[in-house]
Amino acid sequence: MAIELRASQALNLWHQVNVEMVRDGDIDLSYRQVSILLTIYLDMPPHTVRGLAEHLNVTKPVITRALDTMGKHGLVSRKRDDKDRRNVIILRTVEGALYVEKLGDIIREKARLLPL
Amino acid sequence: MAIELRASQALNLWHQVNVEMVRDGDIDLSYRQVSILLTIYLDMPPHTVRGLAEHLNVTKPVITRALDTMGKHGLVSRKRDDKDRRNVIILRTVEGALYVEKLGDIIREKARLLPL
DNA sequence: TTTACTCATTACGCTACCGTTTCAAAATAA
DNA sequence: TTATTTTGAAACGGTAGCGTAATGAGTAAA
Repeated sequence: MAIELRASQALNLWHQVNVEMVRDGDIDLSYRQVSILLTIYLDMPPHTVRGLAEHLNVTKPVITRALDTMGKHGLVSRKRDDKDRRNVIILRTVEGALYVEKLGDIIREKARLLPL
Repeated sequence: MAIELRASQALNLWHQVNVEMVRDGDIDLSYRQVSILLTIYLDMPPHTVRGLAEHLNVTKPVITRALDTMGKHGLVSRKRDDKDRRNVIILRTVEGALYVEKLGDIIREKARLLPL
């Protein structure tokens, strides 16, 4: 059976995860950056700048900048595509995987503690 | 019974709502701003700058700036406290309530469509 | 081989946010 | 009254994001 949330549950879940990320956030990512990060970690590779830009309906410089920032934090890395050296392949990292896993844990925990 | 999400469900939910907010987001709010907005709309009033700053573990100028930005978009408004005119009471608006309601709808919809 | 196209990135000017410090107004204490 | 505390906002310099436009490298087409 599908997961049915009441409006108050949905908003409380969103709220509490947001607050947790703000309160304890060592890294301060934006919605755009998190969207890009999760696309990289949840969707099938390979990922390119162009592909991510299209998927999120943003321009390519937005992707480049987000990859710069997240790369600085070790959450993703980049590598030229050897088949077509115009392309850049975005790669997952151990650190990024841990970050995503931790985010998942927070969401699950907050969902578990939601009032009925 | 509590709402139990698998890790993949939690992350997919978060991802899809994020992407939806990025793709169709007329207004581009940060995690901090959304946290503040939802605190205002979900927690019991009255809300003050000081109270919000403590709740989110940020400094007061962060709150002031976020209220400026969200106020410009009509999502919140401010009013001096007549009982203690040092305080500013943050007020909800119709537009803000609609925004929050729409966010709740997106979350519920994405949760409903989650694979089992 | 020259031309056109497609990548990602950089450059540019601008806006928004950051943390810290300073401030003015208001309330409270002495 | 005067001094102290508390409140929210403004000032400051710095960083990072934005959209648009240009750039350079690589590929494909003529």
